[in-house]
Amino acid sequence: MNALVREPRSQSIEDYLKVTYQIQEQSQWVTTSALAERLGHAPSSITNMVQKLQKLGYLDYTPYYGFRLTDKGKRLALGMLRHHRLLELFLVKVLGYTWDRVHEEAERLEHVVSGEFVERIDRLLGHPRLDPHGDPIPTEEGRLQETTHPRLLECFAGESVMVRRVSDASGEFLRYAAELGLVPDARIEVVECAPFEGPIRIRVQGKDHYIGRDAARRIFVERKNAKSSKPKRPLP
Amino acid sequence: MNALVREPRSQSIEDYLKVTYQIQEQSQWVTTSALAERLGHAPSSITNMVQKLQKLGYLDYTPYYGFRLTDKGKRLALGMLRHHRLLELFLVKVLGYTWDRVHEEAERLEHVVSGEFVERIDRLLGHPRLDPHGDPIPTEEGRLQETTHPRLLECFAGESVMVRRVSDASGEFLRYAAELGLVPDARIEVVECAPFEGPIRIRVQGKDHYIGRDAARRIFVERKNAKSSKPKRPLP
DNA sequence: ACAAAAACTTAGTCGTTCCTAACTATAGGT
DNA sequence: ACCTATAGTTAGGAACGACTAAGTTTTTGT
Ligand SMILES: [Mn+2]
Ligand SMILES: [Mn+2]
Ligand SMILES: [Mn+2]
Ligand SMILES: [Mn+2]
Repeated sequence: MNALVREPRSQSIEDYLKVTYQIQEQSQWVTTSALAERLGHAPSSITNMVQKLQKLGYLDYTPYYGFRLTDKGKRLALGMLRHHRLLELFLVKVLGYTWDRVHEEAERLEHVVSGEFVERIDRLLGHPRLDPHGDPIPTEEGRLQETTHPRLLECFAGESVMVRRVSDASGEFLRYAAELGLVPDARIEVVECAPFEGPIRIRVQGKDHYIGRDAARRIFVERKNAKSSKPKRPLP
Repeated sequence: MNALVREPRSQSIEDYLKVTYQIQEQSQWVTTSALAERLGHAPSSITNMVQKLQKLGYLDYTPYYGFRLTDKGKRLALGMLRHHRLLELFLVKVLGYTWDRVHEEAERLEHVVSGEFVERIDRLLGHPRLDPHGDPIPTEEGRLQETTHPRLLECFAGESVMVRRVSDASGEFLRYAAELGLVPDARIEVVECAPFEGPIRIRVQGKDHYIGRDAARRIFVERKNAKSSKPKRPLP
């Protein structure tokens, strides 16, 4: 009996598991269409691959319902996130990339760099905890510092907050955010929030900007010691 | 008529063209079996792919005879060599790899790094001309400084030579060579050559070693008539 | 010169990963 | 409750790049 069946681990499999992990961080069950959307594939392709990944023990799958990673699947997904985020930081800090250009490069590199490569850039970077967008980097053992910062959208007028994370889903948005100085560790004052789903007025480095709600949804912040204790209009 | 047919350029295609280039540097016509040997594939796989590459205009092929790269094929092959060799040097100089471990990593990375990545490491490394094994790095425009150094095997007793290039085909050999100090820019005195295909006695950094003919075939040297000043190279 | 060996090509197949089209199950609205 | 819109699955197929087995061409040895 040959128990040593070769375990395939293609680039496709790695991306499926990585993105599944990212989706299930928010919604308990991952759906076919959610993964199809994020990977840019037809839903039927997802069904096929998910069935294969279940056979390989990477996830638990209930037809017509959804799926979730097993521990084995999570371990692999966290490995990919570690590769991806360390690579992004490496590209910024060592090669001088801007933070809006690193995602595509890391998306390809993450699948081919060896463990040795990753550990070497980890050491070179001084064992960093966050990537250029403020996303936490899993440890080599697969531990991830969970972050649950509120969105800038959820803040009240008068609050003084600090940028902790910026969604890296769109390079265009990252360029816009950088222009406004909305980068991790930047201090923001929420000056006012227009009613009726209106824009938000913020002050960054002494300059005022009006940003839309979509933008404010992509910025995650940490509340500082509030200097105004009078919450005004909450933003739902 | 849509003349803008997408030009496929898979990892496989890139490796076929790169290795074809390396083979045709020495033998005018590249044969199916030579490429099969180097790529570790069955000969029939080579025939298939070569026919495809001819249709794509990357090489000229005469059945049962052999093939050669077209200018288009050469351009692509030189690009891959540039990627590969710059990556190898980068791994040694920036990430601290030893010169016997870089080939496998570069073999995978060469296909996924962007042009921007390559130009950034090129700048970081100061536009180097040689990789860690002494192989020349093609320029961005695809120009390659041809090197035709004689092999150590071809030297006579009494000659004083300088190592210029060490075959990177085997990691094991590279470890052995480094142990003996046989790295680019090392000075060697050929003390004696045993007759009847015997070993060669060399002196490196004051120490004598007997090396076999297979080893001496893998070392390329420059004959030193006088003291010439060449750019220095770091030890891997 | 000719038969055997070696080199090469052709034919047919397989695994991987994607697709479209057709089918099926679940969820909402009335 | 039922009927339909939506989400999900199955079926069938294409492109790619490898393989083995079988056939063809070229080279080699006597
Ligand atoms: Mn990826
Ligand atoms: Mn990121
Ligand atoms: Mn390669
Ligand atoms: Mn090399």
